[in-house]
Amino acid sequence: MEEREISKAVIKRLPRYYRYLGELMENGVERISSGELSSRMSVTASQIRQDLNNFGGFGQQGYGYNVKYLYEEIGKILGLDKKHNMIIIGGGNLGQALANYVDFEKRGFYIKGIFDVNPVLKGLSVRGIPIHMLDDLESFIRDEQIQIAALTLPKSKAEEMTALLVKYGIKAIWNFAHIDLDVPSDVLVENVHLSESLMQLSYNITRYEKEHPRS
Amino acid sequence: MEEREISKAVIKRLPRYYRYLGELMENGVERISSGELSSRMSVTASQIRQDLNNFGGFGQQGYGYNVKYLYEEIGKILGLDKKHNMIIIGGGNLGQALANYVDFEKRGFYIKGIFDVNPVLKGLSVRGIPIHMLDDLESFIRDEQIQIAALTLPKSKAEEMTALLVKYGIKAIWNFAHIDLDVPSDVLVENVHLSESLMQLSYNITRYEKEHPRS
DNA sequence: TAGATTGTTAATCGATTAACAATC
DNA sequence: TAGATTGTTAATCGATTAACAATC
Repeated sequence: MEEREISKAVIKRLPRYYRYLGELMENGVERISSGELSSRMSVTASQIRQDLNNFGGFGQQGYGYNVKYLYEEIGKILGLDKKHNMIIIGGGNLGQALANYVDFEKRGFYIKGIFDVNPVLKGLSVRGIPIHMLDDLESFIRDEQIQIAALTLPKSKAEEMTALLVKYGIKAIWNFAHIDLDVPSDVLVENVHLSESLMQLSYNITRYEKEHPRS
Repeated sequence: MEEREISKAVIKRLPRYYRYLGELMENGVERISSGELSSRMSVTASQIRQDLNNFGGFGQQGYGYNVKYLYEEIGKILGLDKKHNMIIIGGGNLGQALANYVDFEKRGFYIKGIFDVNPVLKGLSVRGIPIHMLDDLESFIRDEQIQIAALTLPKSKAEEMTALLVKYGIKAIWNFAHIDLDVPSDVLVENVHLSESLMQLSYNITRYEKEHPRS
């Protein structure tokens, strides 16, 4: 069976389709055409159909797409029908912000624990999620079958923590540290580089001001 | 003067170049060739030269690029040589995490205030940054010349806050709410959709497991 | 000068859009 | 059946890579 590689650009758009379909569902919309979705999302209808047909024919000629069905199918493609056990490495504000975000669980991401080096945090918990010290890390990853580690640490500590996580068998790292992690090819990394995002905004502000000088 | 439009893909790479050049500088490296940078960053040398030449010829044949000079020039392109006054809308964990991140100031982003509706937070401050109630928002944006608002609110409140911010003359929104904001064309938006980032990671895990079934 | 490496043009590759036959 | 809209192929557009003359 010939497996065609799906491009990153397509994968990046899937969660947005998923979000819009979820909203349509909440509003009781049962079916939608690529044309209608196109105008709501400001992408071309052609792109929507092209994207979806990477994974299968989810629509029906003359009818369009069943919203609930398409929502669920995209959910499966994204792996949201499976349980993913997560830990958060770093109990600071960002780590706590992630721990407090309840919607992750609705998507199948279960935050099982938070880890920190600061002994002051020992025994505390965030929204019922206990904060552990690093000594427990290895057994916790094994026993709780943790797949994903969210790395919310200063970059100075991120590298050694990554080495540890890899050693303990973590499958995927959601990296918030401002550094490119060095991991073996069987460990997946998704970066959230906040300062780079802010710099992009800054670039756009700068360019806009150049093009529209104030009188 | 013919202004060529710079593609989004290029802009997205600039902060990463900036980060690597900053690290090279810290390590005392004075010059670097596109080839050497290429192998460190895992991008092609051709792409580096092509990207940079969108903005000007920063290098020198037979020599390469002066690290400090290139770092500063990319900083200027990104607008990091200018002061940007920011506020954070939403005093929860995520808002506080941003407020605590001191490196933003090094890049010219000054967080002047945090705004929330919760009266419990009134009068408190985070790292010396005061938390205000919404009544002060209009005058604060005007008097402190706020350009950027970081929106760290639940999506239910994000829309009305956006309308308010636009009305009060904000120039740019750094949006952390899981929603596409509707703003006039002179207001810039940069999105950080955390749950979409996590879904991309989930997709990659799912695909990896399919391609590498455990025996 | 010879060697190195850029800046830039040309070639290739991939992604997006357009078009339309298939079909519900 | 006629109308609507998909799935899919072909055309276009843009971004990346390769190649090399210019030049330090």
